[in-house]
Amino acid sequence: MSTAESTNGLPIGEAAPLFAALGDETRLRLLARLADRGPGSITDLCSGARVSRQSITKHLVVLEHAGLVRSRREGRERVCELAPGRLQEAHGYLDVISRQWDSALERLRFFVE
Amino acid sequence: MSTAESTNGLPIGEAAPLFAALGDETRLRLLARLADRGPGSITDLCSGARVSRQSITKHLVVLEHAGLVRSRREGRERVCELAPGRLQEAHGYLDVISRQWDSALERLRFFVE
DNA sequence: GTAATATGCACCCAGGAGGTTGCATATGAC
DNA sequence: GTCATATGCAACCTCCTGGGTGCATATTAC
Repeated sequence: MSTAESTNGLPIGEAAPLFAALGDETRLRLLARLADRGPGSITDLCSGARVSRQSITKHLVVLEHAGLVRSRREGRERVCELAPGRLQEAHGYLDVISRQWDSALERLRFFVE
Repeated sequence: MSTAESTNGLPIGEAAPLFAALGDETRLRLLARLADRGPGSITDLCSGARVSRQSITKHLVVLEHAGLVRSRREGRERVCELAPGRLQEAHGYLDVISRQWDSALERLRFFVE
């Protein structure tokens, strides 16, 4: 009953860019920092980073575009925070694949017996 | 007690390439197919794909290098199958970040009160 | 032995990603 | 008003990635 094309509300064409956004060390660091210490301005997020502020800004844009982060302007600074809903979707996507794999194994076992 | 640097056994420098491997539509299709219909040869996996066999081969190499797929030679063909352990690790990684986010929210709420 | 099948290998190409720098602009501090 | 701070924008560079082609090689089928 499961096609390889769509999985619980998260089409393959949408899941790929989501994982791609997670597939960069600098961005994972940003997410970990946001998750660990809560919201912060761009300058906050730059402290300790090995790359320039512009680079961080671009990564934040990628994360925001992927729905993993949202930001708002506060005075002269932009405050970013984690948007965990999208993480749950990625989470669920991996679940579906694992489950398909399990049932495929089961079918295989059935054939063998 | 959680640093932003490492999360339960999956260092950030290892998680990034793992997600990067998941961040491509063609590769997600391959994984979905392997999960859904079980192991298959490269030619099997090429049927229905929009890209050349060489392209599929390269994607399989990426997946195998990321630990998501393993393959063995069988006669003149190479049979690939899903290696679900790695999926679980990615799964767990997202879990950790979500959990950190939750506790960060809780700390924040504590400060406000 | 010969032909067909299934891969592997080596290049080539275009486009996008990640980084940097320099300069413009908006806001808060004094 | 003036200055320092926090970003936004744009141009540029380099490298990696995804895709393609042509040809060599190994196996199985006849």
